[in-house]
Amino acid sequence: MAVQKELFSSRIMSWYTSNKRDLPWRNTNDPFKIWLSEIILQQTRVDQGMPYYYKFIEAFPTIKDLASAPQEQVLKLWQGLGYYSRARNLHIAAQFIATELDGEFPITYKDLLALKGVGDYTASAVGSICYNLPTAVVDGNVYRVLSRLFGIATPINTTEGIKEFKKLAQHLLFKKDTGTYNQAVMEFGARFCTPANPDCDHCIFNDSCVAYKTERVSELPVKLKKTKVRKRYFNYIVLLDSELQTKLHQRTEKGIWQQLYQFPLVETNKIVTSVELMKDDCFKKIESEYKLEELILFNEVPVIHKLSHQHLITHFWIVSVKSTIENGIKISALPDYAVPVLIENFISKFPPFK
DNA sequence: GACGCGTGGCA
DNA sequence: TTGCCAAGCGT
Repeated sequence: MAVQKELFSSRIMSWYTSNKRDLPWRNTNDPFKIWLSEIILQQTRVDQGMPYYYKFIEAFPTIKDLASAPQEQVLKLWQGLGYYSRARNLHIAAQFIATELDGEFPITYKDLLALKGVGDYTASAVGSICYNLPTAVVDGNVYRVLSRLFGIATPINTTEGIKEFKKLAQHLLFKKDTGTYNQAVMEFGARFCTPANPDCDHCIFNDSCVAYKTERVSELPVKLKKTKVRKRYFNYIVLLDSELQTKLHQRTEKGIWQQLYQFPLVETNKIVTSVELMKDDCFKKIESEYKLEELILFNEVPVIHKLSHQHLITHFWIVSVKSTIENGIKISALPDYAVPVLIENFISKFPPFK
């Protein structure tokens, strides 16, 4: 092995002591807050998640507060952060803890893992940070640090890779203080052993890093590429009546933005003209519910909203409604609804909604 | 085991 | 402009 276990842990712990950021969830022992921070930080940068952490602990100082909140409020607070299943599962888990566990936060790896939205990484992180459980974390940072230090080219997104890196991480774990150690490795990966242009010449491991010595730093870790992007064509029908009401629908189907709100949607298989749009069955269904005036295309140039796996080529169509919209919502109430960024951006640009 | 799930920053 | 990446998880 390139680096002795004790050498690795002592150097990484020392580096962390001098270089760790002062983050709010590092100044608490409250398992609820540690857990919350870990959920927020899944696939999310610290800078992006920080304001959400503050919003949540202010709105929900305790698990009980979160558990008793309506889902709508939780999703509204989560709006803009993405991966909304995290918010739904966080809420479900809080309710589970409050009711089934009598408010007692789980203290074993197995019980942590049983919470919705908590997988191997999060159970290991919370368990180590809160209870010094002997569970090593393996996140994107750990993959990068270990693959480079030990020159491991096994693809990290394969069953074999996951198993191999978990085993190595578990072997290296510094048992005296697993929480600090886990955070140290992640912090080192996030702040020093970066994906691009790491400062290897000044690295504490440049005497022993296999990737550095063999000039393979930029090639590691290895990740198999996958998933092509699907194109979809969205036509949002923005209704507006004389009483300053509009209409929102909640997305209840599987897929993106579950439980979030949007304007009535007509999805097509290509960019359509107003004539083509009016021929669409889905549009006709909306049309039959209201007395519509003419369709006005808000954006000639489509908004291309890019998600990880989809490009949403989007047009917004403005329609005045002669009658009063049934179960419509006041424009002034729009801010109460959790909406995707795509919708929020439109609302902020459409004069009557600003 | 592969795939779907958001948003934003960076080279 | 494009692709990759970010403290992953559920199905």
